[in-house]
This record gives sequence, structure tokens and C-alpha cells, in this order.
Amino acid sequence: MQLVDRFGQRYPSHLRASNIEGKPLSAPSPPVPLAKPDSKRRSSGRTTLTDVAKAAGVSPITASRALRGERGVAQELVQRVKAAAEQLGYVPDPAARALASQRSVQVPVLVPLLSNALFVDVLESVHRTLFPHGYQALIGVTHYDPLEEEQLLRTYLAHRPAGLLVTGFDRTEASRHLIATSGVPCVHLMEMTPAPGVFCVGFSQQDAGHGMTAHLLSRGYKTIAFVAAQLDPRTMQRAEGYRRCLREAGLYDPRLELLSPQPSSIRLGAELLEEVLRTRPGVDAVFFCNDDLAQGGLLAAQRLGVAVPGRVAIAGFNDLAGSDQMLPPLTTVRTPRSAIGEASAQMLLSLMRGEVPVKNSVNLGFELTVRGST
Amino acid sequence: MQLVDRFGQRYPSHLRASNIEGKPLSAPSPPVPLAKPDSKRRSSGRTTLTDVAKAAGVSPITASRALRGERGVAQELVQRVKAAAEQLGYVPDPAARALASQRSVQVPVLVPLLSNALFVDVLESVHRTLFPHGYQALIGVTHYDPLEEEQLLRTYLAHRPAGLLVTGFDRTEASRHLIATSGVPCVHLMEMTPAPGVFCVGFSQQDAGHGMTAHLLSRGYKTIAFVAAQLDPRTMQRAEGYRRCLREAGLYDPRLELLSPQPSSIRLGAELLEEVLRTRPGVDAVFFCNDDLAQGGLLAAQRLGVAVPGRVAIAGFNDLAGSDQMLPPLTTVRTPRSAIGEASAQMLLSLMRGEVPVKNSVNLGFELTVRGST
DNA sequence: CTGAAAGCGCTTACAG
DNA sequence: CTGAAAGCGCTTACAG
Repeated sequence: MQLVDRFGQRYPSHLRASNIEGKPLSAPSPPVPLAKPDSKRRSSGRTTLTDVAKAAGVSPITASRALRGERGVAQELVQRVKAAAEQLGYVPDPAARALASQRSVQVPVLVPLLSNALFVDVLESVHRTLFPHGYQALIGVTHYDPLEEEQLLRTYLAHRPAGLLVTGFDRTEASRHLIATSGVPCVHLMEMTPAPGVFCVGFSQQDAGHGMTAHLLSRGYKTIAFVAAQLDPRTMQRAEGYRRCLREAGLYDPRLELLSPQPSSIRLGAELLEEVLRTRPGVDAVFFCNDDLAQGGLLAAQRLGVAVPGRVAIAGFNDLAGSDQMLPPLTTVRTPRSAIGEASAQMLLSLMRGEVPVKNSVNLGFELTVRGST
Repeated sequence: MQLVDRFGQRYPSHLRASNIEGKPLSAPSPPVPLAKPDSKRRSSGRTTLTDVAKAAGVSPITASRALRGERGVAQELVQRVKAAAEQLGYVPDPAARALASQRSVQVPVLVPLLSNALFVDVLESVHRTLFPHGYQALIGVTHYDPLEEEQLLRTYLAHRPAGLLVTGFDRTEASRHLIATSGVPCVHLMEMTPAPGVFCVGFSQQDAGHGMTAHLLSRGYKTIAFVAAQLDPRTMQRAEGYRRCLREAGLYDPRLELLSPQPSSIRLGAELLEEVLRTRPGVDAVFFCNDDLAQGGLLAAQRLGVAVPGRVAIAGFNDLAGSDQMLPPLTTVRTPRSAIGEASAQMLLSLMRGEVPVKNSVNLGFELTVRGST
């Protein structure tokens, strides 16, 4: 068999000696790929694995193995191949790789919304962790709709992703089945679960809801309202924590809950605080399920001349940007979203390497951040 | 030539009659792909174009053409192929498609940061516009670093993207060259430019800076400070608009500019307002280059008991979440970021179809939003 | 430890 | 308007 390199030189592929001398390696690569006028030629002019193999004087398979760091390749060959690849500016073709190996470098990250800074932080830290390893985070926005998530899952799974990151555990049976049968490593974000064989990184939303409520009780507040929007699963888990805590104290009253299915926002928080003050005049503390609501509530209180925490205490959740700058600064729960993004990506990385993680679930906890508003 | 389908039936590929009767279409697909024990078999069990073609009684090429909506295929065949694809739940393999066509469905979107809601909004609307057309937006975060952008460009361009979205025009010569020679359709976001052959969607940052300054002048403010952070190209274009406007009014004084290279944030805005009040006591209005700074400034003023706009007026830029809820509500410039995302994606879609857009540049303008703070 | 052959699932470039 | 052949650039599965 004869190989023809891009300079038109011909040599049998087993003639390695000439390459060992370094000749092909030092040959200057042409500034513009030489477009061969051959008919039937579809070459893109791109540097291919074969080019690298030729330059290193090995077979493409060996070059492939050396470049992927597969063990069982002679140290010397590895170095020669790597040098050649560097020299030629070789970049593996992800499409060819995906087709041959039945696995791409793509990692869909399915989050409910991008308008919540929480998920942007998670997405960014996932991206930052995965990218240096050659993996590509893909955006998937479910809008809190299990059917939309199922559709996204179908689409993305057809792309043979290397891994998958999904938010929480609340999804359709079909989605669960798709994930399970795909064989694609999957890590669940934001929540803890007892289910075996399932991987997750997050914290206990219910404990966090309980913790904040306990803090308010410890401050002496007795009539604590829970005000929530969106009403997604994690919000409702916080609600459960709130209920559990108040029941333990014998202070639970369902009429203290104000639940709005609307999307969470600063403006809505303002409206909801006004509603609480108007309809539940006895309330002495409000626990908002998210900081944007709480910030809106704080601003509304100021606008109305309602003293915080004198007349009513206000607490939030997530410690979003600006909460520490409010007047008074907002008491909230600091959630480890960047850490969740990073740890979940690390766990996925290890699953994608075929390893078995030491722990199925990683609980990153939360931090009660007490500031002036309570 | 004989084809063997997954049920082991053998029939010559030209025997279309039996398929026209609909037999293969109505054959139930096995719940689990039958893993053939053939050696040398690498099949993933996935439904392939060949399966569809067989079921429709046409060649794979015709099936491919029919599915991609390429014109020049008999209407009847198109319908048969589409029915077969639907029936079998066929999803084209993006990797195979990318490898064969030298073009993927990926569209990298290069933005400076994800921590600025501005770019999240752009990214989300790009994603929302592209996804239904089968294109996949990829995240690329440059951290305002041209070299990081160049590195991202190299990586992403090796993935043969279908299109490319980049922020602004400020990049390395090498990056410009990479984009130009890649042949990948590219649209520039956020800024306007006179350069021919370059596509962009945005608005004039300088005009917007000028507009806000003119508004402040029209309100009677004479000593207007410009306070900025990050100092990225677009911020500096706004600064230019501010300067031009004050020069026109004969009121420009470089000492009124407070420029910090730190990342923009609510907290920094608070610090910078304090600094302005301390070091430039004559200032009667502050134009912050971004709303997060302005919100921080507003909160700092409140904390210090400085009347807004009585003692000092405050204006921002971008109309971010919460600005309308501040006390007083913040005067700002509403920028069309979702519209920019959508319009740029539409322009890219038409470029990727090989069309020539009517206009090289789309100016989406901006809107002065005057509220209580000025 | 290394390699020749085959194959991944599509589309391009030719023919007819 | 339709199709047989070849090829995209890798990796898998076998051999040695």
C-alpha cells in the first residue's frame, strides 16, 4: 500500500525511518490547504488523523490511541504522535469521532429557566468545569414543563450525548424511561433523593425551608407567612419544610400561605407583600421562597413606610445579587449553586470515564445568612 | 444486491411493489432492538435512514432528499418517505450528517459573561429562535478577553459549526481572520458598524449614551458624572456618546468620569456612588453605564440619606430586572436584547440557507425610559 | 504493543 | 426525477 501525503510525496506506510528523522514534522504546512482538483474528492483540506499518523510514521489507529491517551502504546510513539499533532495543528473531528464511537462530547443541561440567576450560575459552572475536558454543555430550557422536558430529552438523546444533567426528579414516566434506557450517564441537580442507582448533587430543599422558619421562630416571630411563586417542586419542598417546622411549634396555619403560580419576579414580590399586609394583618414575618420576591417585598415595604423588621420581618432564599445591598440587608439562605454545577460536572466526568463514584448523592448543604431584615 | 432487514427478511432492493402495499410500514417495530450476534457488527440498534428507505421502498439517497425537503423528489415518494420515518420514529444522526456534509447544526454564541442578565437574555432568545429549526446554540464565554475568544473560536470552528454569533467587533486580528476564512456565516451582536460584508444586529451604543446625557441636560442638570465599570468596548462607546453630548453643550470635564475596570455589580455601584459624592461634591447627576451599578447607587443614596433626584439624579442603562421597582424608580435606557437575539438568529438562519439578507446591519434602536430618579 | 479491515450513518458528485 | 458508488474522519473488533 502506498500513501500520498499532501505534498505529493509517495512512500510505503511502513517506511518509518524517514519520519523518525523528523523530516515530515519540520516541513512547513502550507498556509492554504491545497485543494486537489481530483474528481470524486471531497476533502475539506483539514488536517486529519491520517496526516498526523503519516507524519509520526505510525498507523492511524495507533495515532488515535496515542492521542486519546489509551494505555498500551509505546511511550516513544505517543510522544512522536503528539508532537506531530501539535506541529500540524491537528484538531480531532468531533463528528467523525461521534459517529465511530457512538458517543459525542455533548452534555445537555436541562434547567427550568434562564431568567432565574440560580440556573444561570449552575449552567455557567457546569460549562466551566466540562469545557477544559473537551465536553460541550448544551442549553435546554424546560420552562418547568415536564412535557417540554420530555421533548427535549428525545431530541438530545438522539444526538448520543456523552452525559446528561437534569434538574430535580419531577418528570414524566416516559422521561424517566428515556433516561434509564439510553445508557447515558445522568446526574440530577438541586435535590436529594433516597432512590438507589440515581446520581444527584444538591441539598435538601425541605431542610433549608425548615431552617429558615426555625430561625424566624428563634427571633420571636409567631405569625410567619410563607409566600411563594412559580410553585415548582423545589419551592413546594421548601414549603413542606416551613410547614413541618411550624407544626412542630404548634403554630401552623394554612391561611398563612400565599401561593401564586405566576413566575417569580421582583415586581410580583412587591404585589404579594402588599397582599399579605392587607389580607393577613397579624403577620409579623414573611418567608419568601426566592430572593427576587423578597427584594420586591422589601422595596414595597419601604414604599409603603412599613418598618422592616419592626413591623414585619422579611426573609428570602438563594442569596441572589443585591440582597446584601438592600435596606435593610436581606436575611436569606445561601445556596451552593456554583458548587452544585461544579460537583455535578465532576461526578458526570467520572461517570463518563466509566468509573463508579464513591457516593451516589452529594449533599452540598446550605447556609443561613442572617442580615438586618429579620 | 440483496438487503437484509432487521427481521431477517431478504428481498431485492428494487422490489418496491411489496412496500407500496404498506406491509413493511405496518410491521410492528420490536420494542427492543434485536442485537444481532453477527461478528463485526457494530450496529447501535438505532433506526437508520436505510431502514426508512427500505420501508418506503426507495433508495437511501432519495429518502435523504425527501426528508431534507430537497426539491426534485416526486411528491408521492416524499409522502411515503415521511410516513415511513414517522412510523419508525426515525431521527437523523447529527454526527453522520455533520461528517458527510461537513456542516453541523451547532451555532456557538460567544458572549462576554453569563453573569450579566443582558447576555443571558440574548442567549436565551437566540436559543429559542434557533432550536425549532434544528440548530443548537452553544455557550461560549469570553470573559471580555480577546485571547480567550480567539481560543474559543479555534475550538468551535473545528466543530464545523453551521453558523456563528459573536459579540461586538473588538477582537484579535487572528480571530477576525479565523472567522473570515472559515466560511461559516457570522452575525455580530450588540453594535453597529459601517464595515461592508459584515453582518450585525444591535443598536448604536454611542447614540444611546448621547441620548441619556441629553435627557439629563434637558432636565437641567449641569454637572453630570459618568460612572462605569468593566470598561468593555460597548461601555466605552456609551462614554463617547456622553462626551460628545457634553462637549456639544460646552460642559465636558474629564474629571467627571469615574471609570473602574472591576466587574459591574450592585455592590460596586454603591461604592462608586459614595466615591462620586465624596470626591466630586458638585455633581448633580450620575449616569451609570449599567443598571446594576445604578441600582447599587440608588440603594447607597438611600442608605446615606441623599435625596434622589433632589440632591443627585441617577440614571442607568439596560433596564434590568428591578429597576422599575427601585425607590425612586430608575431612569434608564431600555435595550432590545431579546429582539437582538431573535433578529440575529433570523439573519443567521437566512445566511445558513445560503440567502443574501436584504440588509447587512439591523439597527434595533433603544428607548429612553424616564422614571423618577431623574 | 501495533495494524489492516470494516464500519458508524449520512451526503456529495456523477450518471442516467 | 432517481440511484449505485464513494467518501466524510474517525474507532471498534480482530488478529497477530
